[in-house]
Amino acid sequence: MFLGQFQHNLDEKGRLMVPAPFRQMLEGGAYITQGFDRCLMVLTDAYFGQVYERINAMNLADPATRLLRRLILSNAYPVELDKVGRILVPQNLRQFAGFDGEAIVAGQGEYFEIWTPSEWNKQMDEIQDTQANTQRFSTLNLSGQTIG
Amino acid sequence: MFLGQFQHNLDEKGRLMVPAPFRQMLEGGAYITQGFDRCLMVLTDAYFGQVYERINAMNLADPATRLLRRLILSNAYPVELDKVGRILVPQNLRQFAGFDGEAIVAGQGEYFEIWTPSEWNKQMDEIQDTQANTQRFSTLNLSGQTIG
DNA sequence: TATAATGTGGGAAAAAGTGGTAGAAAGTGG
DNA sequence: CCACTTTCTACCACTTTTTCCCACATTATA
Repeated sequence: MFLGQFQHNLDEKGRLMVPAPFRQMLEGGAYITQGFDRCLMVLTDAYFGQVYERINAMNLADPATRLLRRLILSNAYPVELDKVGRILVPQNLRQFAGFDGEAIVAGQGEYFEIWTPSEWNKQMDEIQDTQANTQRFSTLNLSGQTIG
Repeated sequence: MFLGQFQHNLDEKGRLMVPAPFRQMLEGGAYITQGFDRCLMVLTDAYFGQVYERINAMNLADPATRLLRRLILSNAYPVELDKVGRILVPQNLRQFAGFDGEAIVAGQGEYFEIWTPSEWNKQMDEIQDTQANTQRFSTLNLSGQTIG
């Protein structure tokens, strides 16, 4: 499971350190693609396969389906870890997300995301609104009845 | 069950003593994450697993779902007890809660919380206001019917 | 007071992270 | 089609950080 957030440099060759706890999960192969919102998304081979199947099962006659296909599939690239645990982020995707040095790597369970610090901070600002969080958490319904 | 409150030091390496009575419950694995309000939260593996399943069942196409995922998953880290019963609190979370030495560990039943003394005292002050409590708790309905 | 359990700190070894260099591949022009 | 240039990729050596382990101090208990 990909959990936690990490700050790493994306060097001028486009190489990004994968956080040490994430590496083992990428050993069976992985894909990088454009995420929702202004970030990149790295998926394990297995999870990418599931996403792919699901996309393929959707109705091509629906314009939203075609958009989703273009978003995910035509921006996807296979990636591999080098000997010290880095992946090479295609130039394409670097430009899209606007990287210049620093990057935030954020675990999302079945996949992880890569953000520029400024975009990530925007997300965090929204997230740290404790008032709003009370509502957000209530949708999870973490009550004793249903969970404990 | 996690019960009671304890005061411990968070040393400069970010290590926190887990109160002796809590340790056995963490042996099957545990996760630390950002809590409600300005504190940290430590959950057993089993409890975290339930939260995780619930998050995964939600629709990723919904922007609110993605925010919630980022809030919970990218602030969660697996933790393990070292040989003398400490856990390592990630720097991230230390900063969020603003620790510098002292910390209050407070049992909350299925999980426990970690507070800075000043934030904890604020909570305690609110709680000691018996006048206000009369109103606050009146909506909670602690009757034999619903709980016992 | 003695003994066991708990709590604190520091040091050494291992792992993680960084940057640079050389070799290979791809691209370009003659 | 060949030679040259440029870009890309893999490898290697070094620095920094983290993790693990051990020894000592303190508190609680009998």
